[in-house]
Amino acid sequence: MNSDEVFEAISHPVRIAILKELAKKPIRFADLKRALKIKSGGRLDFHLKKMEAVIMTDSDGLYTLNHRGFAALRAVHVVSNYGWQRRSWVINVVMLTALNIYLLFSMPQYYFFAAIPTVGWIVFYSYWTFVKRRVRLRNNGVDSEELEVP
Amino acid sequence: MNSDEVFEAISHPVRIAILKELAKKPIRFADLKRALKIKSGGRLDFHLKKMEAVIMTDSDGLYTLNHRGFAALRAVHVVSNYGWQRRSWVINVVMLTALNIYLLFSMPQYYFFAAIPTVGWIVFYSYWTFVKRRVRLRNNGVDSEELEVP
DNA sequence: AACAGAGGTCAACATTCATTGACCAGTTGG
DNA sequence: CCAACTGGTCAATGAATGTTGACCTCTGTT
Repeated sequence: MNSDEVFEAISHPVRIAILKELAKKPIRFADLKRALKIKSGGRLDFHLKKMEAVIMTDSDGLYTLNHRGFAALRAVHVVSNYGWQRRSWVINVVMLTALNIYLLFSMPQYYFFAAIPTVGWIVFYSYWTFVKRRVRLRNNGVDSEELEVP
Repeated sequence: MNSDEVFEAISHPVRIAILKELAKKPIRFADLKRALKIKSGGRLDFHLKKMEAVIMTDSDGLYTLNHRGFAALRAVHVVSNYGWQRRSWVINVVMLTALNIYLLFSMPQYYFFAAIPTVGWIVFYSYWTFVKRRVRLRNNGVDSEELEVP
């Protein structure tokens, strides 16, 4: 997919608002204008023209997103929910640890089955973090929250 | 996460290139300049300044991405691979159909186990497509490839 | 007929963006 | 010491972007 025209659609606050509005349901020009509290018709027209690559008009003449529009929306979503991806990674680690401890103490003879994914995960993650991304452990105390998840 | 400053980082080809370069490894100003074949130092400076929210300098003074930077990179990735997400949806449908047919003919007594996820999936998808997104089946012949996947 | 929307278009202008090229302090090698 | 390089900063300029407000046609209502 040609990315430039998709990013065009998400590189202005008004256009992101339009994207979110169109994602709810197909909508008319004047209703969109009201929903976004835009006074000038020309202004809405300007932004809709910039978004030509990501919107279309349906059989009733209503504005709606095309597949590039949904890609753009997904990109917005990915960015604004990035914090949750980090949290889910933490949950992953906690669950894996819990599984290890539980198996180790309740049925050590089957611990084997937990060890394989655990070791694999640690090896993969270490590779990703320290080799591929070259994250350093000492970080001068600055930006210590930046140690990041794949 | 405040999305505006992240989208700022992906709304220009040079900045996307910088993002991809920094994702490989931390890098110095002059090396980045060479890697992107940028002649003017001022030009690189301008774009790096625009990306202040998504980059940081590590303990060796090298430029590297912070967590917003990785979110931005993920957004780029999501957009350029959106076509594959659609394809994987098609693969999903094909596999589900194959599973249904296989179970129905080889061991009909267990078909039950395939029917539950299949029906659930169809109901959910229909709801998503026709109710939430209000996709119309007849589409005036225009944009017929736009019938889209969640 | 007159008015109120809907659904825009367009010119003009202010602001921001992108690029160039000059400049400069600090470091390294010969 | 001189040259070349690193790692930038800054002013000037032209191109692109964003906004306003006037204007237009068409449809429905009173």
